[in-house]
Amino acid sequence: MDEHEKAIIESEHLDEETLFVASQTFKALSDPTRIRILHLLSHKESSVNEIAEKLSLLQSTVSHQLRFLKNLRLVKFRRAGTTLFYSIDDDHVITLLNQAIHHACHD
Amino acid sequence: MDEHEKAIIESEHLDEETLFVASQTFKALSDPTRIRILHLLSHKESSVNEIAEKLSLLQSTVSHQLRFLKNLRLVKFRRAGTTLFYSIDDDHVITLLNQAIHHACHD
DNA sequence: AATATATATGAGCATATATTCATATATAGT
DNA sequence: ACTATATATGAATATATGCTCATATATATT
Repeated sequence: MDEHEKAIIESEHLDEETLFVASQTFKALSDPTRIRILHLLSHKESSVNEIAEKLSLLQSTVSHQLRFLKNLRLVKFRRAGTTLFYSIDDDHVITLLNQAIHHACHD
Repeated sequence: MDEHEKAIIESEHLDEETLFVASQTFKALSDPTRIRILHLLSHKESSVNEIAEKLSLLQSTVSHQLRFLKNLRLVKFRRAGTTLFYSIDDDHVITLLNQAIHHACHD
């Protein structure tokens, strides 16, 4: 962490941009469906249909949530024919998720 | 981290309870107003009115959000006459917040 | 080109959320 | 008891969110 970051965290003022990005990150993790998708992808890349089947969700639901996660650059995909394999694109967010899961286990 | 926690994080299945607690934690951090309040309290305990003034929020808004945070046991308060001084009651959540702020600085 | 499969998208709906206003409650001082 | 100050609360409203359905798009196969 450099001096600039320390300054932001330690100063009492959070600028709009930082506030927005941070809240968006947490918003991505605030929905049980998205947590399940991210948790699954943290184990292995999966196609949209695989995710839908494993988590008992509609294909449309999964696709909508993946779009949400992709807009935030939390996931990425590679194409193989007509199939899209999604995977994690932001390990930091998985770290946050695992910490929260860890914390949740202690309640 | 004990074997049980590892098992939960590493297994592909997240139980309902863990899922709910984790998503609630992130929901608390998903709103810019609550982030500002928690960030302020991470520096020093403050009364409801102090928070409202420093963050340019209505007293009612602050009180509602503090109730939300208190229900999740993220903040606590001590009374001094008619004034209630709120402070952080869950350092782990502040850690998550600071990590996200740190991360946000790099985008 | 026609068909099949995988995924994406838009509209509609029900629910959740954040804020505001008005008012209630609680404590302290006179 | 009355007043002032600090905080909490409930109702109302506007907006955001997540899911579902129907349908569109994209790629591959024949």
